[in-house]
Amino acid sequence: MTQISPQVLSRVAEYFKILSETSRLQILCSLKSGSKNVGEIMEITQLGQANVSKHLKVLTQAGMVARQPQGVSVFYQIDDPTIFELCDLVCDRLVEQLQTDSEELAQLKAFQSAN
Amino acid sequence: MTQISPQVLSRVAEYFKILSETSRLQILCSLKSGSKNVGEIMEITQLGQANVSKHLKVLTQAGMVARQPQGVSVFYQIDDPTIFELCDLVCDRLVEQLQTDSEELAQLKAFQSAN
DNA sequence: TGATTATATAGCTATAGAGTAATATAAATT
DNA sequence: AATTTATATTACTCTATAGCTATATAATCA
Repeated sequence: MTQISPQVLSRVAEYFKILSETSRLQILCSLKSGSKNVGEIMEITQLGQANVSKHLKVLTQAGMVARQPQGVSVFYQIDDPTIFELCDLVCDRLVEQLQTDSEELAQLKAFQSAN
Repeated sequence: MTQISPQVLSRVAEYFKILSETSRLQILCSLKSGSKNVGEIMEITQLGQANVSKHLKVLTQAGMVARQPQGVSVFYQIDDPTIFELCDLVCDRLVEQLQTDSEELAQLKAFQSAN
């Protein structure tokens, strides 16, 4: 296999970076059940207006959500099905790690009781 | 579906954050073909020694790579098979986006020639 | 047109973390 | 023990960005 250039890797890194903020994941999750306007997103996520707006811009520019103005308000919806596949994989991994941790904990507790 | 708490989402965000740096992706890619010591990783990635060491610590603490001292040197290897699945999914998505972009470009060029 | 409502943007502060040089640690060798 | 080699850590600078307040824009309605 040939070496992958840092330029290409930085594209991948950029994509991950967008998903690396809790607030943005909150926004994406709030849109999982369907299109919402900014006010609705604010209410669900409890984030400030300017903050939500900024995050939505980032998500839109990354092609993760789509923007549709509708009268005075603007609706956003998921436009990248990959996102939740990625989250699912990560969750599986985190579950796996926590299971390993809890087994270690059980062993430690057994050791503790043995004395 | 019940709302996912920010605490849980921040775990997922943390995981993505680790993959959101080009240098760390370079290091992970350098280990794809098998276990390597720090010097080898430095040579492949062209990153500074302290920098590589710091990133390896982050990757180890996240359970993405495993550390095995061997004499004077320390070997590292991939310890999280999820990583490359995630990268593959992201790459697929990026390819998709670039294809869409290039189609738009073609249309723009056609429009340009038409005048 | 003027007022109202919804969203976006600008300017700011505070924080996190990437990279680097210098130093510390730890194993191996003489 | 002293030296060498490989890795880790510390202390620092610099940059990026999350969140906030205030302001701007844009659509609707009186």
